[in-house]
Amino acid sequence: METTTQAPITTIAEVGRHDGHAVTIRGWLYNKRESGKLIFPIFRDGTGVIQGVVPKNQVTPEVFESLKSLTDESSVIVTGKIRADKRAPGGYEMDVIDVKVLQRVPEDDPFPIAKKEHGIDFLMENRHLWVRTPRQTAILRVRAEIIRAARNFFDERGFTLTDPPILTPAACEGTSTLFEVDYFDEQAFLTQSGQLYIEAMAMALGKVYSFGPTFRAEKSKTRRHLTEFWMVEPEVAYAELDDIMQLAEEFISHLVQSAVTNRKADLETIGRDVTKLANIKPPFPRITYDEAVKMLLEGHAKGQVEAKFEYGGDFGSPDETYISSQFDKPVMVHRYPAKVKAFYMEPDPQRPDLALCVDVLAPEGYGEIIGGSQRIGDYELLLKRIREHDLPEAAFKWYLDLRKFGGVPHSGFGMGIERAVAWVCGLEHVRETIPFARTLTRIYP
RNA sequence: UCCUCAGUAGCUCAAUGGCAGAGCAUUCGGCUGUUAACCGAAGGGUUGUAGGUUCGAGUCCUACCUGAGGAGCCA
Repeated sequence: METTTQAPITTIAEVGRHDGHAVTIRGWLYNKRESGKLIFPIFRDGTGVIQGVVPKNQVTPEVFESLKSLTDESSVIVTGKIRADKRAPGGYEMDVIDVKVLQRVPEDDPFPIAKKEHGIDFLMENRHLWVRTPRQTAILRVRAEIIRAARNFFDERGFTLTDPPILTPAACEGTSTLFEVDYFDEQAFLTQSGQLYIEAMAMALGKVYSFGPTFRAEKSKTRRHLTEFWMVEPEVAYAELDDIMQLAEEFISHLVQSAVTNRKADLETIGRDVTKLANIKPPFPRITYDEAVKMLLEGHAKGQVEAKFEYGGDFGSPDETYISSQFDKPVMVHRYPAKVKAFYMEPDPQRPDLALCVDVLAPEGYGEIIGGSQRIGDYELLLKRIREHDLPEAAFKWYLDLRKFGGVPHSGFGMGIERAVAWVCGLEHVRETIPFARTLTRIYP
């Protein structure tokens, strides 16, 4: 037992530094295989998994018996000698010396997540336990890496992080459905975008970005929608459309390459074809709305697009999938008809019926991951648009002020973290990219 | 809101209108290199709910509930 107290505490990710020496790992029993007088317990600790080796004639009877009857996901503090072994998945095994069981999962109420397949409803109902599995922890580490890379990207380029409010008095865009909350007997809403507020911040600090949760009470039931999701939104004073298009392609490339470089093992655990991601570098293809419509009509003629696209409308989900399938990088579609886009977008001086906006469509059918635009700089035009859209003028007084006190051209975009992570990981659904997904039919656990 | 599909053991799924089953998980037994281990055995069921058709319904019909996928809308 003296070796137990002397062995240094480490993590499974770092056992390679202790090859040939005893260490202590604090974690859980992931799985176990028995072969008579030989037990192979597999431990996990959040940094990885390691297989233990427990021959009956090389440990005390107490250690052998406690591991022989141990149930999955029981918490354990285990001490053993680390040994490189080609037969082990992580390259190392642990010859177990001692084990202390902190809490033993009872047999009559075993850990519900089995090693075999489950239906999605069962998994979501048990999301608090599902997150312990190797694939889910890998996805959550990729999410963390993408968030880290996003913040680094802007921090290193002189952007200031500014946090817009989550409780807002009115709709930012007026279109989507908002979650309403009672605010001391006044009506308030959960924000659907921090954009209008960070425009004010850009006028104060020049280059800013926000990163935070946003909420949409849309009745969307698709693989791309959550009611609560996280957005990164940069906003740049004096930037025009071309400037933020360049920013967007550099930004996305940075996120993807950071994930490929720093979370390669996790992407392999998830089963992602990393070679498709290695190619994601600037420049991205850029096409106008008009060119995209032409592609859709040609696709329809070839029988590859079901519905014939009517010029002037916004793209539907199948349309976006078809357009993006024509490229192996994200494609930037710019200059949509102004009438299908938000009220605050600057008209194209060459063709005022078009908005100076851009949607970035991810490859492989992941849809729009970025939406951005140049914002209207002129007070009178913005006021006209607010009236055309029947928006409450009083609620936008502060927003109009930004054009009254030193208005400048400025641009920005928003990127949904979950869609970006789903694309980078190659997932079927965004619900796996966030610890506890909020969807139309689920707010538990 | 609309369209399509599904609901049977803790989980994943079978079952021609005719005795409700298998694999995994759990328990017991066996096995000194297992890789979602394997071999043998046991326990485990108000077939989503309510009606209806029928000699007989998990199966057919109606309504409802729950979930999934999609549309619209969006990131």
